[in-house]
Amino acid sequence: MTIISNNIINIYYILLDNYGNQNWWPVTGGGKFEIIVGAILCQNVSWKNVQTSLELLKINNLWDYRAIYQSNFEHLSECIKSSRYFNQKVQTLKNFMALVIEDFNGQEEKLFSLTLRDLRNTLLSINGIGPETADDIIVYAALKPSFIIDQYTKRIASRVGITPLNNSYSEFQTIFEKKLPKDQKLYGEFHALLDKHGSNICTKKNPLCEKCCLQNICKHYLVNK
DNA sequence: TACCAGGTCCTCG
DNA sequence: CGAGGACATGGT
Repeated sequence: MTIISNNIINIYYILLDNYGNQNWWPVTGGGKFEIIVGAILCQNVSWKNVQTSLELLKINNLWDYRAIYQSNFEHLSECIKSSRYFNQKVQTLKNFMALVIEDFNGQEEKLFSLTLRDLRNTLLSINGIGPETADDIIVYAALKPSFIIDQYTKRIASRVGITPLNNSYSEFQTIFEKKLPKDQKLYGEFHALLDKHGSNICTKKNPLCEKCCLQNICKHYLVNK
């Protein structure tokens, strides 16, 4: 029986070696505002659908906190329709903008200057923002380290043999954070790499194990070989 | 046709 | 708490 390496940092280096830097966010120079809107809209939908929405928001002058805060519900939902669950997401966007405008005087930097724990709790108190969206915003907009767990991360980590798939978000997050230096750039890049690998190679059905760069440390591969 | 893509909330036991 | 349903577009 081969000894399985659960060294999480090794996975990071292998993926980085294989795919190079992903440079996820910011994407089109829309700054932190764009990252926040993108993080909310891309909940359980492909990034392509989100891009359509972002373009429509720009064209319709709904491209800053106050504009969305004051926008008409129907108008806003027409713009973001391609991002699925648009009724819920309109409300989530408005909830977020209301927090920035009403509680932080419209200044995002005031929100982002909270301590990591206070920021995370504040974000989680917004209806429509769960742990993953909160951590997306914390890492890519607030530039603080809070490891992001998504379906790809769970799938890859469980197949490699780190921890069972049905563990909770916080259990996965604790394991990753314990094994990694608290480095925002590392967290952001690692998450993007896991996403790349999860969507291209370590797919839900019929993963392309023959082409996988994690073969040597993956329990799923070694056991089925 | 069916399934999936960078989740979250609500309800119920 | 943890499981299960609702939400409800666009691409293959």
